[in-house]
Amino acid sequence: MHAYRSHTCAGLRADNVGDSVRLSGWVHRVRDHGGILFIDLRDHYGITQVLCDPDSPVFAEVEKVRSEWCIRIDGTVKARDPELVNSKIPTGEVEVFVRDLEILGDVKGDLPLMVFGDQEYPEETRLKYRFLDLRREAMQRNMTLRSDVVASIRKRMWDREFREYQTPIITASSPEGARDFLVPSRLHPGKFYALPQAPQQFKQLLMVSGFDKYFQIAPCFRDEDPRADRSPTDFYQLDLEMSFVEQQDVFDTIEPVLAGVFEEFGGGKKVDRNWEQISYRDAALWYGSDKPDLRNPIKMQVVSEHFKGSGFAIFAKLLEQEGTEVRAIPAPTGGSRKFCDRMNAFAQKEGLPGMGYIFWREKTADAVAQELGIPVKEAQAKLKSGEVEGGMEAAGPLAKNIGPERTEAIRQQLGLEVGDAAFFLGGKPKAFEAVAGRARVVIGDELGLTDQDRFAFAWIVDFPIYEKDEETGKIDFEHNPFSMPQGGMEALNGDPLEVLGYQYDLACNGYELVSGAIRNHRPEIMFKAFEIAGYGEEEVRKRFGGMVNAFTYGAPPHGGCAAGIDRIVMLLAGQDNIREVILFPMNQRAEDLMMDAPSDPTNEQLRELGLRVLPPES
RNA sequence: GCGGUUGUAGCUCAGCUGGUUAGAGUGCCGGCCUGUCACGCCGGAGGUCGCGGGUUCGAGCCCCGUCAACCGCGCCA
Repeated sequence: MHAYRSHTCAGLRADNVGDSVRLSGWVHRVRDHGGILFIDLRDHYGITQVLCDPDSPVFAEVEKVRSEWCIRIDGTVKARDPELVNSKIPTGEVEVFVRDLEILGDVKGDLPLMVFGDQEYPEETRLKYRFLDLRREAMQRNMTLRSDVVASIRKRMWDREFREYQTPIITASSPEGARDFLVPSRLHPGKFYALPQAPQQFKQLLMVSGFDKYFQIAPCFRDEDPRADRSPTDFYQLDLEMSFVEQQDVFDTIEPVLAGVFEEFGGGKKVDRNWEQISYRDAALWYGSDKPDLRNPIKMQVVSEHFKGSGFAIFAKLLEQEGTEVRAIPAPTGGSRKFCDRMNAFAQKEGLPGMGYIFWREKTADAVAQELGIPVKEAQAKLKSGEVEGGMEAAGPLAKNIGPERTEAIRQQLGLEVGDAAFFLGGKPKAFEAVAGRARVVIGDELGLTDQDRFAFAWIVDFPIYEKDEETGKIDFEHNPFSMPQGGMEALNGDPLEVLGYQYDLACNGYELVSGAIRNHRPEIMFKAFEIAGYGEEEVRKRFGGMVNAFTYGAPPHGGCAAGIDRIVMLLAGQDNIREVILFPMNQRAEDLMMDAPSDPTNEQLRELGLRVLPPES
């Protein structure tokens, strides 16, 4: 017999009854009844109930085992009486009577977290004892899902005639993007390698080398502060690049891959097909975000006209300034003062002075009384008898200030009815767009407008190549300096802020899942593009020398994109924190609490590398 | 770097308006229990209330500072 097991803990069924079997696994749960004791034995595959009583030669030893000990047992498979079958587990028709026990690994001291049950634990504990946390069912599920997703992606890419090529992990610093992780060179004291933020330049070089269709499940390293949906230090992308393609070709390639994966692993949730293309400008206006959640049907609109010269002085005055707008967030079914006040408080919490609102309701007796100059009681009677028509009434301080005509015009523009509301934000769009976007999300969630049962995709296209720093007035790349400007060299001779790029993101349920571009493969256009951002030819050659040089030797037009593997799995696993789908993630301060990284180097290591550590600045 | 939330037993949490010896569940240890599957019952151990200072007759609770975790902002070609 095998040293550790004849079956897994999910392997036994009724037709094994009478077999002598050997199982290995972890003690999930012990139920000790004195004269008889039960152990749920768990491995990666499942759980089997094993039992022991004084007839067993090892009863005394079995009584000593505790949760999470790793044990091996030998025993006989017994059928359970019909009323004792546990229908919750696939092995529930049988149990194993223990005749021999071997302790493979016991537990010293107290368990910092329990594998059994669904108790939540602080992340600090979970990360420090990740090996225990990973034993838990939800984590086992997340990680195997991740593995399955990656396998499926690979197969789908191969089926589309892409091949996977490995690119270097130790490479040169590429200073234009996020902060690099630097790696000191021993052979070249004082010089540094860097970990790649993405295989960007390598994959473009592969296109110059004629490989035509490249992909890689590639680790990417960026020294940036983390977020719930952003892993610090390292993360994985499905990186792909293809030659002789236009933007639409890239879309047509990746869409079936991702849609297929979401259909395969999305647990039956609806998956959008024929993904909409929304310009960056429209996305900002409609959704206040370049990664909109389209499960939420709310679309914002410009309503400046209705406030120009109106009785609402704050907006009327504001609109006299250059570059200002008033935008409305329609909130169907949000028509109650309670809800509107709550959203106003939300805006204040987000740092705005507040968020004006109007909501529409059935006309009240109070309003009728005031309108006709009659007592409220009389108005109630007239409403009840139908002598006065009830109809709709606009409520909220804003409505009073701008008057009934303007209020009605707004209602019609937004297509709202009784029971609905609208919120208003004014100023320079850049200043309030992001908050408006977050308010849109909260409104959609609170009013139950956001369809939770769907993966909603859209391409965000036509990103501007440049942006102007509001304070310094300096023009810099807004997105990706390797992108081809729409209109080529000609476009770069005009107003840089008007130049759009062939660059695109894919948004899904409010996350940026993919980012990519048709690349700028023409050195002369590249130099011009960098010149506008203030980088001379020499500097570009210095920073991207390998790639620029390659582009002077017959570079093909090419483009591609990269999809965030961690985020894809996070969405498929129904998680909202990326660390739930990463085996050994760093914490919020980029520390590995389990491995104790980062750590102090030894003096010898520093000497070899020619480095000296400075005391921290105080 | 900034803002918010949190910090009480191994773990998850409660702790009122500042007032006696800081509690519960779970885990752990001991005892009882032959059909449980969140087994049950009895008993026990386990606490620098994150840390430091202050106010007060009296601080887990109020004030100041500080540390840590998470969420967000900045940042993220």
